[in-house]
Amino acid sequence: MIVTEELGDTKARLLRMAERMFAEQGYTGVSLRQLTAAAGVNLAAVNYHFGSKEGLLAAIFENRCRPMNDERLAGLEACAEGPGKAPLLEQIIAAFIAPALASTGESAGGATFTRLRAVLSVEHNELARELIAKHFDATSVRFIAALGRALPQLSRPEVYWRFHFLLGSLYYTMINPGRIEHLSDGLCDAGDVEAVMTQMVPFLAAGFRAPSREPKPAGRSKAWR
Amino acid sequence: MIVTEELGDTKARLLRMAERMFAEQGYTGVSLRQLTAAAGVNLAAVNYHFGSKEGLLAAIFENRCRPMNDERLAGLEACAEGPGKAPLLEQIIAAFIAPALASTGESAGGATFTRLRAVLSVEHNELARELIAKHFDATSVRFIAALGRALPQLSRPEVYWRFHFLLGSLYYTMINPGRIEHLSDGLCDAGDVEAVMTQMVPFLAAGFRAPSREPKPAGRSKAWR
DNA sequence: GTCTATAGAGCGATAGAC
DNA sequence: GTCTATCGCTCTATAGAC
Repeated sequence: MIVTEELGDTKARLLRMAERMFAEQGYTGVSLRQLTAAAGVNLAAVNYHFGSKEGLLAAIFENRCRPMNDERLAGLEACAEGPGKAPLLEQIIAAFIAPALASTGESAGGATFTRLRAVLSVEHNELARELIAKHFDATSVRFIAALGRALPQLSRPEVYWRFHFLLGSLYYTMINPGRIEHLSDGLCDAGDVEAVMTQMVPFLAAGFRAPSREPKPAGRSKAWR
Repeated sequence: MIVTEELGDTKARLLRMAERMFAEQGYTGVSLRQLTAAAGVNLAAVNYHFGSKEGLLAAIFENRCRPMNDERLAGLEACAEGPGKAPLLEQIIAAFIAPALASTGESAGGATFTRLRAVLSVEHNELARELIAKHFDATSVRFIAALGRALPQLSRPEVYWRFHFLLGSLYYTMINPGRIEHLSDGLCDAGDVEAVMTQMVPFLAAGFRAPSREPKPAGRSKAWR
């Protein structure tokens, strides 16, 4: 068997290890010395292959974003009402969060990459902010539009706010899985993807369906793109 | 007028400026050189007054936690059903998040301190994890118990999970107020405390009221403490 | 491509003058 | 209590041997 893309070479080892360590300890929290030691490569390899520490971060995004966006959008396309299917809103929410939680299957490593984005969203890092806007704005806009069409009684700000709360629930689960385990005395495990989906989708769907406090005047609302 | 507690002395200036800068840029993201320069005090003052950078962080928690916990628990005590009042669940949620969002009034600075805790929950920082557990476990347990009593149809894990999603929505709003402003093209402002409360409380209350997927067998559930 | 060695800067902490 | 000066350490990035 011929391995066309060697997984064990220096560049791939650095990408994999950097994603994992940055996700767990933050971008500034991991030094190139720690990273290269853990990956078993020389300290100078990062600068040789990626130009700089920031170049390494950008390369992680270049590799990860397209698969995750493709899977999310494919899931969105597949949403349809039908007998025996979950309600449309639940399908849209699941299409957005399932690839972000995946640890096995087609988008394995989605959970690690989501944790990385969550951690970066906290760090005062201009590059990270730019990378997230560049790679995720378009997909988020499409999901927000789909949510707005599924819930036509909501005003625009209400749809944005509820999507924002969805992001918060998702990101906090990835960032701080230890807190719920500690508070629940081990009863809840944020690392259990199936449990997270089972708990999160109905909660968020019910939140999205909360009555609008700001009913839109009939015929005056613009259509969602 | 006699000012009994001088607000402009070195120690108070450091506490105030450190809380603000740590909340915005993280604990590891702010050096003592940046901090002391911004506060207009000498570099050696942190070690003189607080022993170390970690001592400064602990002092911030010692000052802030009691007022915030007191206000949250007072709000919880005041929760009661009655004509013309919001439903009990909405009151409990509001009692928990209002002090955490406050920027004026009795618990002014609550928003900054909440952002600090949110940022610390991301950083790989053992001291921060200990401080949060030490100062917040008891209050969180009491709110979780109140939520469990208000929603007796939910299983224990469901209550923990929904409280966890509440924390996520709250923390993400404090950590990344820029993302919703960017996505909504300025329509939503996460710095507007009243708007955040108006949007967050009904969303979370509806989420908490989502049907249980795991109905508790009658007579077998233990009472919430 | 991979290595060693190091430059150049910033870090927390502290000794010691005043 | 406040200051300057500095120690010992770690960081990213790079020059140059192999």
